[in-house]
Amino acid sequence: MNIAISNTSEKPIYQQLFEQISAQILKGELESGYSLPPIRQAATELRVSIITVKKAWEELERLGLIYTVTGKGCFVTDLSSDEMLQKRNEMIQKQMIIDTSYYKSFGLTIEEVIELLKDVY
Amino acid sequence: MNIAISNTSEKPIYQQLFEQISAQILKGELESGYSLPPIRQAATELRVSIITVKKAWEELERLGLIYTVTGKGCFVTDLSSDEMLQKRNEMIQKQMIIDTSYYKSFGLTIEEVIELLKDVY
Amino acid sequence: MNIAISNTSEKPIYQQLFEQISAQILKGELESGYSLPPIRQAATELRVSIITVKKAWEELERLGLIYTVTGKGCFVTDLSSDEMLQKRNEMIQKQMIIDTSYYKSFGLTIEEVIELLKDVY
Amino acid sequence: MNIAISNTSEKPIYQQLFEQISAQILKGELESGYSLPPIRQAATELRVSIITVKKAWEELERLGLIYTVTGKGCFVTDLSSDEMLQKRNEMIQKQMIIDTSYYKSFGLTIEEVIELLKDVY
DNA sequence: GTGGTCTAGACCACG
DNA sequence: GTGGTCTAGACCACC
Repeated sequence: MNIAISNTSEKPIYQQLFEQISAQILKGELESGYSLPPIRQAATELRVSIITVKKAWEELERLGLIYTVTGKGCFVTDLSSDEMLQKRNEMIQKQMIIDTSYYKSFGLTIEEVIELLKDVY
Repeated sequence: MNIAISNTSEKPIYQQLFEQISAQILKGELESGYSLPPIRQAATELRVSIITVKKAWEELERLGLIYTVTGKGCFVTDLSSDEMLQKRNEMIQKQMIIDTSYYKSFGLTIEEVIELLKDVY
Repeated sequence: MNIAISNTSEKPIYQQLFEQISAQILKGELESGYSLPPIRQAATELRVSIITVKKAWEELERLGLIYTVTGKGCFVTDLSSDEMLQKRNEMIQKQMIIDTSYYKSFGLTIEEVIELLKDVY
Repeated sequence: MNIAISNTSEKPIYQQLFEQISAQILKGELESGYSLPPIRQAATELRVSIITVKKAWEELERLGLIYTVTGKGCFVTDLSSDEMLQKRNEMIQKQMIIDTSYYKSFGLTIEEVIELLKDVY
């Protein structure tokens, strides 16, 4: 569990959890078949509510990144590199649609966006 | 008032208002000295509460984009093109810091981000 | 009429008027018997409402700084230097009671207040 | 909650709240990590509207004196004595600029102001 | 007429 | 239970 939780962030905790774990899976840091820690243990370690962890795990399962074996635990799905890359791009582009709509509302061209982005990155 | 409100959006209404009007000001669509509609009229037109409009206006004033004359109304601040450009970039880069932290968590390089961004834009 | 009006100030315009004129009288800038400009003329010059000027004049009269001669105009009251000094101190100390209650609420001693005041003055 | 609200004061209630709590924090009366009462409870105790309390809390957060954990409550920020002293002086000097402009308009020197201030304090 | 403030209630997401 | 948001109405000072 290499997770950083911010209680003061505007982002819900369950979403912080979801984003960081899905990122780790799609980066290949968590190999297929890897067993996620039990919900209760994760909740204790991260000092968050069990409900919060459960909500994040559910979201991961809904996207097919993990699967649950009742009574055994939750495991990382076996995905090919292509599938992982595709899922990663899907998730990012979905977010980018929201992000770019904001930039566009200010009348920025793609070139201007890239210029500003390089500064920030 | 060329504003589009989405009641289903996860974004608070007052923030939608704030973002759209600030974008219009910084794009130069609303000239300096331009009088914003009275908050009560705006509230009626947009079918939202007076307080919701007020909250958006307050945020605009806090950023120095408009100023209030009690008993008269709210007016667009007189800003030079340079000041407008700077304020615009500030607002966008502030948002970009959040956006890019998400991209980075997936291990993307700036080049990959730009590539995906061009597709989306 | 050597008056500076700020429309964006939080202070009501009539009070800005009142404060500046009473200050000028008590500083001796406006001599006794001096005729204040007619309300309509002052309103035009200062670009404020007649009602606003009237309200300020009324306040000045209430404090005995000016008196009205119906059909003739408003004139600065004849006060001795002692009376002027006393009225000035009254007005200022009345305001100081409010000001110092704020400083006191932060637990400042009179010495600390004086120290900070010297920086600001 | 050691707060005194005056409904007859010209000062808005939310500002009275803000000033008194910020003073208590910067005096060290409310220690870092201290949990402010829930806004609904505070509203009931102080016999004001929830929104009024919320407005005061928002201003406190904007100045970095408290931070909000959604679903948990609002807590006093951990500040060093230096930071507290600096913030205190900032707040007071900001007000002093307004106060002294009034004194100056009467032609008072800094020495005269200090003299009168000692009487009042 | 304008903005400034306030109320008393409501629904929601989060934990 | 907590804060986040929103509503529909009200009264006030100022101009």
